[in-house]
Amino acid sequence: MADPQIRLQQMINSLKQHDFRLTPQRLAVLKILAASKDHPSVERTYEQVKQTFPTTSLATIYKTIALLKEVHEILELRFAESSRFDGNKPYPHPHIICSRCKKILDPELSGLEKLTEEAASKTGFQIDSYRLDFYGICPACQNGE
Amino acid sequence: MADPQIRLQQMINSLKQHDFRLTPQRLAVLKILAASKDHPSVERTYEQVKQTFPTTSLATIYKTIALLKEVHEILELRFAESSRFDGNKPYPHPHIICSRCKKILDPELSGLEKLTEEAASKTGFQIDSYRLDFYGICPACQNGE
DNA sequence: GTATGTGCAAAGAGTTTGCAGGGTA
DNA sequence: TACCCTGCAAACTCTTTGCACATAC
Repeated sequence: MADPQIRLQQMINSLKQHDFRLTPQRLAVLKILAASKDHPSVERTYEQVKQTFPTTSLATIYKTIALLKEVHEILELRFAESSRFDGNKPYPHPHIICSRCKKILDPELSGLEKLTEEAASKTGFQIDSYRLDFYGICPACQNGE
Repeated sequence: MADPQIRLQQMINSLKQHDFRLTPQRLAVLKILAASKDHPSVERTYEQVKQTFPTTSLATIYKTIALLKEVHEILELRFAESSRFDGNKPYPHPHIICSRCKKILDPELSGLEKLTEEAASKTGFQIDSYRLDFYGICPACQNGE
């Protein structure tokens, strides 16, 4: 996982380079997403920001996240129910999701590049991105925890 | 691709085994999805069914599709905008999507099982499903068609 | 004949947008 | 100070649901 401090600074720089202002609310959102290891949702980010800025609105969270998507500083994972975000690794990478406790991990897979090449050569597509999610039961939930 | 006639019969059998009735509207939906090679959306299925049954409602399409999901006769691919469905191969398999023309193909990939094993052994998860989408530009769109 | 299915309209959930007042640079 | 941002509420899209009438078995 990247250093959250460095990620935060990268996010701030990106916003400044694009002439977006750094408000306290935005900074709060950035801090949460830069340190995200659990892929927070909009709602969860909102709850956390409200602890510091109780008057913050959900719309502001959505707008800040839209900004961060625009400058490619976060990765959005859309699910049926809602989206989850990764501000720590804002580029495509595989995920493994526990169907029971909804935990999301980032497995390090060595065979993915080869698979992408296989897909490209077999279809003739120019591949520039992907989404890979595994679903299953995590070790803790297997043990009935 | 599986024979659409055989797929249609399998779908009909599944509905009957679960004591669901076979109405003309449902049959029309089944026929479209059993022969689907282009992963139709609800809206597109609706438009096609209306050609035969002009009074059909969108709700009926949704309800029929929910039924087919329940008996595992179709695969749902949720996207940001809407869902697309595969009634021909109703089990997890990789997809490759053209970002320009939105075409969706099913590449045959040999390295996927090994990748799944790698993910399972590295995380300790019991993996039972996955979703893999590649995004890129298809050969036709690369040539400016 | 009876339970199930259809079609309409309204409700729901997550997300986006318009606008008036407030704050950043 | 000028423009951008916030917060509220309304709007939007896709999907689901409730209910009266119709229909498959």
